[in-house]
Amino acid sequence: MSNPTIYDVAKYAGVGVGTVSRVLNNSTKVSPETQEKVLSAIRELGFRRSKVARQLSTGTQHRAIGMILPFITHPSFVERLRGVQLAINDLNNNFNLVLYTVTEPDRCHELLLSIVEQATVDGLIIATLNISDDERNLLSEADIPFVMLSDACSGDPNCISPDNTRGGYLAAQHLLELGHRRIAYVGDEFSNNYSFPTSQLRYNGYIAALEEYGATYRSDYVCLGTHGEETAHRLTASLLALSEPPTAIFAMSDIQAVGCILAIREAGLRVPEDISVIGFDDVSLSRYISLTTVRQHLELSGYLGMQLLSDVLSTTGTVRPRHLPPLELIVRGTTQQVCINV
Amino acid sequence: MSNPTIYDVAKYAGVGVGTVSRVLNNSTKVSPETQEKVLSAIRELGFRRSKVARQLSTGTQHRAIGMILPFITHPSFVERLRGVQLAINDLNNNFNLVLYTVTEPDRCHELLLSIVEQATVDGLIIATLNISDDERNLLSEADIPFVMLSDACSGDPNCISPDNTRGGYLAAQHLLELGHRRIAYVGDEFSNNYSFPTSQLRYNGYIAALEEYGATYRSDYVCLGTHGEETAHRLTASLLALSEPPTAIFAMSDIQAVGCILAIREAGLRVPEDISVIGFDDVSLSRYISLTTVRQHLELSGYLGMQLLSDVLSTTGTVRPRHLPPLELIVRGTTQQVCINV
DNA sequence: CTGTTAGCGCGTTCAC
DNA sequence: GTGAACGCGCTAACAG
Repeated sequence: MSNPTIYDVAKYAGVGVGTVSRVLNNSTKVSPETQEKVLSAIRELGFRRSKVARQLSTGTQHRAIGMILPFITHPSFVERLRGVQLAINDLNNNFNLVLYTVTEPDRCHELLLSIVEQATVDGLIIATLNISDDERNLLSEADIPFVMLSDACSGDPNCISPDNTRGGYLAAQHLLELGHRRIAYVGDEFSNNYSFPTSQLRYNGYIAALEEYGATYRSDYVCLGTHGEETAHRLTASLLALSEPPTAIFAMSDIQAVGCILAIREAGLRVPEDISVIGFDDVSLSRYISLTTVRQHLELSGYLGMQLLSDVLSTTGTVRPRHLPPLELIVRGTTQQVCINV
Repeated sequence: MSNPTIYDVAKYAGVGVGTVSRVLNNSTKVSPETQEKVLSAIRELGFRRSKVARQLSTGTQHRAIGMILPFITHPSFVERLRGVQLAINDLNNNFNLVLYTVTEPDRCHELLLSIVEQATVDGLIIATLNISDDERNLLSEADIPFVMLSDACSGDPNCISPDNTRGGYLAAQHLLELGHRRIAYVGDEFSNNYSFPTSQLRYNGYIAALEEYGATYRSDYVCLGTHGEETAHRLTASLLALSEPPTAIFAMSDIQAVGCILAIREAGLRVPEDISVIGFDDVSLSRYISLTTVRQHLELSGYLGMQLLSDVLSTTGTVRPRHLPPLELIVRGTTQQVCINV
């Protein structure tokens, strides 16, 4: 048999269910002999208490909130997660955080299906992944509120999102103000399987700044690839091989900026003396390597998202919207004035 | 009233519970009028379905495994977490990962209490935190199996642990082989509130290596403080201020090594030309900054721990023990032969 | 000390 | 279409 219940145990041990329950709960009022009988029955049947039945019976209520994030090895997800966890601790409302990672984009759909089907969580925080209208309906029909920590939903009240376009603008503007005109962009492919348009948006800001400052756009300065330090490393190498290489690089994430910097150093050039590099995100790593970047308050976005979800779950009316503070340019050591004789 | 049930809704709407359940599950066989009645009743009462009751009724089974980790901003925890998550995905046995972070050491105890009380998980992975014998008993009486990802439990079959002493030895040995004799140790206080002896163990290995190579031990070369980059930064500054500063530093973690390096650079010295630095852990950051370190397979330890727990939860007999591969010295760019004229 | 029974809240047959 | 009754597995209160 698959899952023995206390009834099975009771029958097997020749006692009542009450007695089984008592030994399970370490009630002292059980004679040693019967205790042993029950215990051995439990052992032989491989009995294990049902969590849900117990919770229902005791009236235990703990709200579970699920957080879905892509299984990309990237510090930004960690920071958001930390923010969520922090909010949960502060809320002190015994929420349980259930973590789901989606290894492949396709699996997100089946995950949502199983979450709805199995009624595993009371609310959902979806980080970075975009979900279709069908999936939104699925969740709302199942009465599972959700907030998104994403980029593609400015204006959506249950989405915490930075202004990526503005961020891209800020980054490029910083380089332009330093006198750079040959500015490259290293980022993710615009259309990826996870379908988040982060790279596209930051690129848009970059383009807008170039135009505004009268810097000419060059398609060979735009390098896109899969996310990660390695790809950025490779792309940067190709940039340096150009007959007229850029004097500055805007990497769409700090991790990619690291790849750029490593490639530049390997080519025997210095940062920022020969080439300036600016990243995006301001993950904790960036402070250690003194990277100039654009801070997007990742941890805070997780915090606010969780707060928002908590409100949705506990209040019946409309909830107070949350807004991220504006993006900040963090100038550290990897950018400097363009060297005129380059 | 606190939590309305379908009975309340049914009464309020003037229908039977079956009908309420039907509209909840989008059954088509409900007349539009009654559907609307029920829906408005739900709205007005602020009704929300009970997760547990639903799960019990539908027979949904998903095992939940909890992971407890200290809320220290440290990449090593993230890597272990990733390993656990990876194992869960591979196991494909619909485990749910519930994340608990303990902000203060004292809160670990109450967390365990509440986990046992509320029957929230089927098993537990406890990272880095040590638990008392009382707490062990608590868990075993509650029939909650657990594995530890820790340092203080070599020999314990349900604990995945690297050989920290050996790691400390390897790190110091590497520096000694490079000719260094003035080797400092920067690490955590030996007795901290979380009571994990990592620092002590790595220090022991360091001492053993010093002795073996005939390097004299100097108490002013041993700098202990709270964990983190900032503290290591400060401690290193004091090391450099010594009349006879060390030629090499062994930092007990990569993050602390980063602090050392920053302090050294700020003092106008170079790494590794003037001072060598070796870390410990080999978190992903270390590759980016080309840090020499000791790899301790953090992600794998999470992976193995989860596998172990899964075995305990599914098999009745004894489970196959898991072992971490031996620690590896990863030589990168922050250590080199001692400069004789220093 | 121990067996019996009534809920816990919801899904799901059944008859109506 | 709809309401009533039963069962999910367990705890707790009640008799004995």
